[in-house]
Amino acid sequence: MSKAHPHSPRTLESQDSLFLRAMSMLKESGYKRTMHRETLVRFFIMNPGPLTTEDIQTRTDGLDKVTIYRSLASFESLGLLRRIDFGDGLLRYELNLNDEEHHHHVICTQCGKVDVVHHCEVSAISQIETQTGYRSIRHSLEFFGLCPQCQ
Amino acid sequence: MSKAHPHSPRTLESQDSLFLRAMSMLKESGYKRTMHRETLVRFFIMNPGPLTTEDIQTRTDGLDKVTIYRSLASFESLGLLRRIDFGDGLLRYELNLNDEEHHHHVICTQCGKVDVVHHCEVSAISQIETQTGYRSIRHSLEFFGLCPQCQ
DNA sequence: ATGTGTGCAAAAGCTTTGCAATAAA
DNA sequence: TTTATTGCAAAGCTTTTGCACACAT
Repeated sequence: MSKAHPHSPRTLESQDSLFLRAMSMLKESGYKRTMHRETLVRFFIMNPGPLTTEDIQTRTDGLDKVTIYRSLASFESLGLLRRIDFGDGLLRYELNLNDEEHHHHVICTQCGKVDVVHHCEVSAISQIETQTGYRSIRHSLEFFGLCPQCQ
Repeated sequence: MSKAHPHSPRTLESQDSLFLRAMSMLKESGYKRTMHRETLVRFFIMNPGPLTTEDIQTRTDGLDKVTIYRSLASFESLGLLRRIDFGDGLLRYELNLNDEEHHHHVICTQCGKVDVVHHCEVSAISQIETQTGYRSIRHSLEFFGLCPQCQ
């Protein structure tokens, strides 16, 4: 159901520098460097695109789900990962290092394939259609912030 | 946690016509007209904005949750309601009759207040800030459609 | 009468929490 | 040695399913 789609390949060089950057983020924030965390970071670097805990568990050597959940939550609070919601009740995470530009996704409602959308404009749906080949596109757009009373 | 915010009041006249429209949608699709369904439709008409099953159950006379889930699913498939996802793992529904214009929401990350956003452009965030008073706005934008292979 | 709708109980997911054992600094 | 991390089991939540009974047409 949840198929990770390699958006764009990374060079070995960029893989290394991303990994080093992630490790120093962990260190700076007082997190310990463990084998599992290294595995997870490497996995996200090798697999661009939003990943579920299921994706991760089956495609790494059987890391415990609880460890995955807890690590991803930590990574998210560090800004190393960002959480992505497809509205299907599954948590998904994607690498969020500085050079990963802001983007969104098109999700196939039938096969679950995921592609990247670089536009941040809903009005560009026809462009998305020509560029990605997806059809019958609908979108979900919600904003989150602090209301006047909570500021 | 989930506070329904009356977006804009409805006139009694529009309430009636919405109700009649909803009833005929049910009839045309072969659904039976039951007391519970009337209650639910009325509730959505009286309470604009995305509602959770919890909202509905506590604020109607103790309708069974299962009945609510099943009715809302039917209503959604009819196009009478649309499903809205705030990414918190709760189902939310909102009236989706023709005269309800396309819109999105700003959700307060602290108190859960919900307001309407009429812009469909992410670039208009500064406008949203001035018009709604919300600050530190982030957004979630995902597209759904059929990929080339699934068409 | 016929088939849909409803409620209760139970099951099914996914995610979180508790706690003792383990590993990093 | 001191504190964070991990794994197992169990709990928590929301949503879905099964089934007998009730209701609409």
